[in-house]
Amino acid sequence: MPAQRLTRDQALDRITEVFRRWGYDGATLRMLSEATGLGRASLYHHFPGGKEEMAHAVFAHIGGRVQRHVIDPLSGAGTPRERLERHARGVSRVFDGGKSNCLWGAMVLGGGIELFADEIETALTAWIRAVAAVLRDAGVAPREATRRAEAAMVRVQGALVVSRGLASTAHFQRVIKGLPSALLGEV
Amino acid sequence: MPAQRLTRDQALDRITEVFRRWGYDGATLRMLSEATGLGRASLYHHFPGGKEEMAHAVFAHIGGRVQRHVIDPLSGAGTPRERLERHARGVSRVFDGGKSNCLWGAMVLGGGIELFADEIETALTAWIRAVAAVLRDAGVAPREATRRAEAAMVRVQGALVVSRGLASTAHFQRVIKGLPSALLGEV
DNA sequence: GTCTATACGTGGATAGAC
DNA sequence: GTCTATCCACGTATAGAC
Repeated sequence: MPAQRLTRDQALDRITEVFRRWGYDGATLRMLSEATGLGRASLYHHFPGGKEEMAHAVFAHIGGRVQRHVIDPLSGAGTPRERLERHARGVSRVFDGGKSNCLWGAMVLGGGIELFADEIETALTAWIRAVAAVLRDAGVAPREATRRAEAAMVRVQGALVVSRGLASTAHFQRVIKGLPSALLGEV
Repeated sequence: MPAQRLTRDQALDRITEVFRRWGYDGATLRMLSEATGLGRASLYHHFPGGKEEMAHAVFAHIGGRVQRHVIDPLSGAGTPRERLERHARGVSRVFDGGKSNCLWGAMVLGGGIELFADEIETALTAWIRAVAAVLRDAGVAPREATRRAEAAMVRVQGALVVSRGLASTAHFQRVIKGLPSALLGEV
């Protein structure tokens, strides 16, 4: 939609990056304008609700990516372990090997938790549920499956924060590597 | 220093809460003024460098609290397990049972990572080192001790993000409860 | 569908009276 | 040491030409 240069999806990619990097409060229309190559006024043409609408659109946009790379791999063919390994690779990819923040985390701690609490909660819950389902397939009791899936989410989110705080993606990489085993209770 | 009403330490307590809750970008002088009961101009009397200087002061302020509640308990008397349990209680206290954000996390994801990268890295590292030292006392090999201490930090940070995102402190509580055992490798 | 121009509030910051 | 008044840049948002 934005110019001939960028499709709406491409523009949302750029917008997403800005929100991920700067959080809701930190992101400005200037940044969003530069990132997309659209004037500020043009942004309002595509997103009449302004910054808030852009953020909502970004949640939907991200939702698709997460579905493809994180959730779908869990329900394909293969043993639970194989599916979890595909999943782990997808998680790594979604966060660019630990170089990119989590949009949800950025929103949680970077303003916008009030505006987007529902979207964040829904997204986190869907992810956790999908992981727990695979663990049940692997014979893990339901409560324990949910508990482990939540623990995995905790570790992924924490790894992203610590990787940023210590300026090294090593912590993220380590968590990703151990994800399938940890979920399967092999530690 | 601020009025007869608040000591400097009390004022910094309030200022700290604002930065923890809103991050650096999200915190405004208005909020800081209301939180302390000082006019905006008065804030500049105490912190001539403005918002940035306040944030630096908050790092120092928090450093003291962390030392008292998180680090010191690690080096007191008792078995490693007892010390880690005191430590875990201190961690819980510092984050108000999971109700309060981590200042460092808020800065990492809420703007200010550029301005305060060094302070954040130093603080995280000191915490990790102190925990690793106790594990070495418990007979854990140095590398493994550091690895576990880092993993614990990852879990604490992640638990705070997830607790906020899912609007429940349960995840934080669970991590705190399992902290000593996880560090001692009993899982 | 994009632009320039602009409005208006807020954010950070300062001057100077008290 | 605190206040009122004020400054200026930037933030979000809109009007209207092209």
